[in-house]
Amino acid sequence: MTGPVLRDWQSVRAEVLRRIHVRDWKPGDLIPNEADLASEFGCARSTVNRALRDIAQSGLLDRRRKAGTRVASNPVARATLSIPVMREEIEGVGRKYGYQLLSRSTEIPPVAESAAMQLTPDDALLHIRALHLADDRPFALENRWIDPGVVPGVTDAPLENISANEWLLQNAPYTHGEIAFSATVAQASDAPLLGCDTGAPLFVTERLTWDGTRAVTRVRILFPPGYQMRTAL
Amino acid sequence: MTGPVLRDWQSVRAEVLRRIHVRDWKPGDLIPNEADLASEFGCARSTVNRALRDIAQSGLLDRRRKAGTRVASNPVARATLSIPVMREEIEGVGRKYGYQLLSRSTEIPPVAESAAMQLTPDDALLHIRALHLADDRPFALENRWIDPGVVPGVTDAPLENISANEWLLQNAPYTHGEIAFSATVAQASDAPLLGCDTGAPLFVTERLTWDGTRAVTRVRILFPPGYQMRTAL
DNA sequence: GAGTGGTCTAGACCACGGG
DNA sequence: CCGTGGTCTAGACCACTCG
Repeated sequence: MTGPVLRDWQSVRAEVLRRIHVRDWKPGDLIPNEADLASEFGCARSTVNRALRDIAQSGLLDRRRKAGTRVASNPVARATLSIPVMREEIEGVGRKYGYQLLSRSTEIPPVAESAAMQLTPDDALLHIRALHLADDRPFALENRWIDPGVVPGVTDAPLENISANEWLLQNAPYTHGEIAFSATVAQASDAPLLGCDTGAPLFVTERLTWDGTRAVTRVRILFPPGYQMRTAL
Repeated sequence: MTGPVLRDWQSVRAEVLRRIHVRDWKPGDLIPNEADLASEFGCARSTVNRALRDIAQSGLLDRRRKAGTRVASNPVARATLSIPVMREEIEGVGRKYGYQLLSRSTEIPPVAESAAMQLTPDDALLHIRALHLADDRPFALENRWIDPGVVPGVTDAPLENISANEWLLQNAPYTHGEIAFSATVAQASDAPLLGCDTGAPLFVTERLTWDGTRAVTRVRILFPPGYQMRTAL
């Protein structure tokens, strides 16, 4: 039962996914090796390799040298979140972006911040609070700490006009970071800015960005009730 | 100024990332084409291609035929979330997993559910409520609707012992899905189950899974205060 | 039209890790 | 040990799209 020749890696991927989907190959099953699939499909092994690597990256296949390729028994769902600059996120859905710098000062941060950024508790950081608006309504409240020792020009940056995120992206290199999502309640100090009641549930993102071993910036962003972060699965 | 020969695609990727990082190539800049980089690095073009494709996938490069490869000016951060089965998420951090089926019945769902799943409002669905425990303490409260027409055997599934998620993964094929994250407050009916106060902020995930054009299941999971979903950036 | 990335191929060597 | 996936190579053709 030789099927049609599959010439490109996306066709191979589709066929493999189809076989998994119709349970030709069930969760936990060992599937044929690359060489066998290549000869069955009538293509080069590297084409099969590309297809299987792609599927494995999505979590549906487990691949190990010598052990072969298996259909994942408990496929770990992987969702890729795109986290654009706030301005693009808002303009991308056809709304008008607004930005408002609330405060900007150099302060000793709370210990929670300096600890997370692995700084000594008496290091002063640039502290920025800003509000992002969509169609003139509050969209997100940003609370950011920046290490001016890591980002030299930041004390002179025109943060009244451009959001710190955008300025940093174009002026401060970084190597990696962490992001966390959670829920909290609106404090009395934040609720009016977000246009909600004290105690309302807020979606929170917290980001910590590093340049090598040095923390660049830590930011906590609050979103008003009703905000959803969505993605395909 | 010929550097050392770079033999594998990961070295090439590292070198390209380094040049971007030190601003040899700045945001918006056009970088040399694959053939030139290949000869500079002393490797095959396909090796350079692999490296640049990988970087582009992370959002740091924009590639277009004929236009060439540019350093992204506003790199969209991409975070890949791994969403394992609840049991593995809990056991993965060394805690004891517990599962408790709260209720299971066939009902007409609220219109919000049937609409999201694109069903007629009078279709009956299997409704499941369950509690996931970590070290005997509430970890997540699951509220799920399943279309038994799409998942035939589900009415007889042993959902007292195995979570619906795990059973579905191994028995119900799906092609794609959507996931959303948000925040809400604990209702009086849910708070005791989650071990928190009414009105406490809860992290929420909502998933909708499809098999082709038919909705398989829709699930809403509430996490108690303090829960964070984390990932590398 | 022509330059650039996207991909395929056939063959080769190698690293890992199961048995 | 030795089978399997991981990768590299040189060459080729093609698709897209900018100018």
